[in-house]
Amino acid sequence: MHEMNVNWDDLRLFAAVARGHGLAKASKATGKSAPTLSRRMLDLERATGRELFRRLPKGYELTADGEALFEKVTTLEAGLSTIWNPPARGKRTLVKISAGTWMSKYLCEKMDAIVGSDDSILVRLIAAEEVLDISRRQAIIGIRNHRPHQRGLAGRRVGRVRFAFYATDKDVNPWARYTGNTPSAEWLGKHADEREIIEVTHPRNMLDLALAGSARALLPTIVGDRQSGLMRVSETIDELDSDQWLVVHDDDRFSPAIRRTVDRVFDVLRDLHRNQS
Amino acid sequence: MHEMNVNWDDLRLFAAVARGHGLAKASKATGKSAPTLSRRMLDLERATGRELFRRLPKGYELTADGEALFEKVTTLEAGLSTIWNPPARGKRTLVKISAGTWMSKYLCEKMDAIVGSDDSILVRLIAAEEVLDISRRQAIIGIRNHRPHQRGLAGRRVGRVRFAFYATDKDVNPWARYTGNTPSAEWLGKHADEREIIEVTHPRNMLDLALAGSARALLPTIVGDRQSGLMRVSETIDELDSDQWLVVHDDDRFSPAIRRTVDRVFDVLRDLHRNQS
DNA sequence: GACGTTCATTTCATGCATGAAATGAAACCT
DNA sequence: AGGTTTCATTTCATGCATGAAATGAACGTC
Repeated sequence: MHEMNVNWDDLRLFAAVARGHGLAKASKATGKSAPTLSRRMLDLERATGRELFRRLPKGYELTADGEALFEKVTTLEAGLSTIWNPPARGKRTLVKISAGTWMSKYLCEKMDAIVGSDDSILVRLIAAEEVLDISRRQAIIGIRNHRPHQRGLAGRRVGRVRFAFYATDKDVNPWARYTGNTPSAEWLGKHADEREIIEVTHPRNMLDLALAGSARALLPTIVGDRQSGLMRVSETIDELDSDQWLVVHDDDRFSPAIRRTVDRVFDVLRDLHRNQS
Repeated sequence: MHEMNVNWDDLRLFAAVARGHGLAKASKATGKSAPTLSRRMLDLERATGRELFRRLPKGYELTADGEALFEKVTTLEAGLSTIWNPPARGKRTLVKISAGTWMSKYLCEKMDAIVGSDDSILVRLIAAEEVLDISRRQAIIGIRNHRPHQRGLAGRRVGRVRFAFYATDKDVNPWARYTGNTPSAEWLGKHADEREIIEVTHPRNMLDLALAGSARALLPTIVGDRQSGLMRVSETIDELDSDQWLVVHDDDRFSPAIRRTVDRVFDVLRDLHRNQS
């Protein structure tokens, strides 16, 4: 798919057509005429190179490709509906910390050490696999897997992150497969072959499956080695090795509250790596 | 925000303008002329009723509203990039199970009872707070908080879900606040007042904070009462009471593999409610 | 201060996307 | 079989969105 060529508004109309099982209902819902919708759906199919609908006498029926797209688009719609719900702010300095699933979990465990009795900050922990843009202030503090290159950003290297499989026992064979966009998820997709797998859409559910003894989970060693109940059941996977960096915006280093928080976050992350050779 | 009036393609262009800090770079990136982008951004501001940019001599700078929108749009972008990565399917019947965070966690714990030695199915566990559309095949099996009304769907009531606060101790006072769209998240937003809070963008991180003794978490009682290390520290909140239903599409009941899986999922959910009065 | 560069906004000509109207297909009813 | 209804697609006229060109503003250099 060539994302640059896709008119996103065609996606909005696509959802309406899919939902209405044809052009007639979608025309009412969107205020666009049936001919326009017909053409826009053809445009979208052309741009994506996929057949999204079967045209039937009584209306439109989604193809498998169409269904896959519909799933994503409705997720996008749901995301859009939360745009204008900014949480209450109060007088504290909002410190947005962005980290992936595993670091978010760890930071929650150490939140007392980060916040403690500091009532000048309000922590918002943004757990996401996608990298948030610190220069655009999506996050104040970011935990990244590589050195920051962007001007205006400052980084402190925390340590190295390795991945291995973990399970309750060596004999557990199914793989818990996270179907996201991370390097480890892609590695899983490439190496799963005909292996028995259970798919999950959130990384945490891999750990849930591993702890339940149902599957092996591919985890960072700094996570898996600390998890009681699990053992390493593979060598580390070299191609997944990466660094861990704490990244902040240069401008934010002048705020005492943020500087304090950065130092505390760095300390708790260093502790995590200290117990790894 | 009037979602029906917003041209989604303006959102795509908005992200390019924000990323390029102005029209010039965005023009190169999108292939649209600077005048067009200028007008489209004005259109978007009109449609949303928000000022998204400050126009400066050297370019565009995001306002706070603009930043909030940018955060969401880049998330949408990331979601779009995964559209055409369908996971490998093999020969098994793909059984997509959709559940919220807490039920997903529980289902992972009981995955052996659901999958067992059944090698005719491939389970994909879709953990999402948004309700997926079974009639459009986003999910095969859904766990919902109300009876299904849509034609073609069949529901089995599992039990009742109540919410209460949980913590390691009665004296833990900060609230872990999930900033999503669920009824319980909205309740938290309405009642937080000037209370000390730590914000998280994923429900699981509320539990992480509670277990770490850093905050109180608002959890379903079927989750909190089973969690070692936590105790109830409030009465149940009546306005958050809801039902739990297992929902499937009528057509899918003819598939033996799916029927088996439905029965197993129902059984493990019943077990969960059996230990609640 | 004059000039050049880079940016955004406005004006103007025109191609393109749109909807009204016409057409075609399928299903249903009598 | 003929007529009606409901759907999608095609044709045609035209309004609107677009980009080229012009204009304005700010900044930097000499």
